[in-house]
Amino acid sequence: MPELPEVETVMRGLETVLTGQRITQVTLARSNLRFPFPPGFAKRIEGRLVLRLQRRAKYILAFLDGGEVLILHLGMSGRFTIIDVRGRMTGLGEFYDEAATPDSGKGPHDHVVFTRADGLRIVYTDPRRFGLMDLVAEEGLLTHKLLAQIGIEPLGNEFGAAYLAEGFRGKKAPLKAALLDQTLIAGLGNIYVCEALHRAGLSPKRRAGSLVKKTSFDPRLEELARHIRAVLTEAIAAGGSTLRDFVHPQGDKGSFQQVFAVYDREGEKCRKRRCGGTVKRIVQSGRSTFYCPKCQK
DNA sequence: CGGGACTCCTGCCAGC
DNA sequence: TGCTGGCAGGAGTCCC
Repeated sequence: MPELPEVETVMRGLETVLTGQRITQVTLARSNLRFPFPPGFAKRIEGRLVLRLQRRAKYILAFLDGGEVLILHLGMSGRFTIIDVRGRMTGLGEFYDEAATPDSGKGPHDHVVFTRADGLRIVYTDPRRFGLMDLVAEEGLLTHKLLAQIGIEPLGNEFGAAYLAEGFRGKKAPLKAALLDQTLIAGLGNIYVCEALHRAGLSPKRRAGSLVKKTSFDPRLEELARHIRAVLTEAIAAGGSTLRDFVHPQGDKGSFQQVFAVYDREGEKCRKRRCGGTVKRIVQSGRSTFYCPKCQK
């Protein structure tokens, strides 16, 4: 579910309640999420100070003072809820819904509760349990099974048309699949790939390698790289309003509603000026792709 | 090896 | 209203 911008937003929210704080208690409601919790998970975190948080791809990393790093992944349906000492709740994540089952820490899908020294609780809720948590020594972080193969960050300095060209060279996979490949680019998911391809005017069905020549590449890769950055940056900025809601819970709840140009808009008119096409939904490697056949070639 | 199908799990919604 | 089938934003694993 959450892609890079949502994970970034959740990470920033967690930063405000975890950085510089000591976790005194970790409670597990079950022995696994997607994978089993590592041996001694709760005890190894209890008593530790959280030094800093960082996002890598769709993972959230919490560096602890004992030299270990807590690895969090939200999967498709993971979210956090902050419950302060007075019992006031604040949701972290796009899918937080106050009207839904309160994440008291005792709900059927409340799997992990982190309790701070002052009693504030951070509850992890995940109905589908595609999320995961792991705890590893900081030295082993880069070689960790889940992180070792991850590609570069699309908002980092190395990312650009030249990088895409090298990654796409010789690739027969469709653009859509190539962009979703986490070993090439870290953190892109189904929605933002659809949106970036639409903005760039590139068909999701086109073979990735078709944009790369022997000694040069199609200039539209520049456009693609630019739009990938733009769509992610805008989404993070929109998430930032969620973050303000986090600080001031009375803030406008609808302010973080994303507006997508093609995603989930099958049958609607293409939003590009003077296009006049109709958004189509197709299935690529088992996932929905939304695009405009008229302006995406 | 690259690429695609399958898989985990639950909630939700459209259609009957 | 209640049931059923299909679908969901991730990603590891298996197989060709």
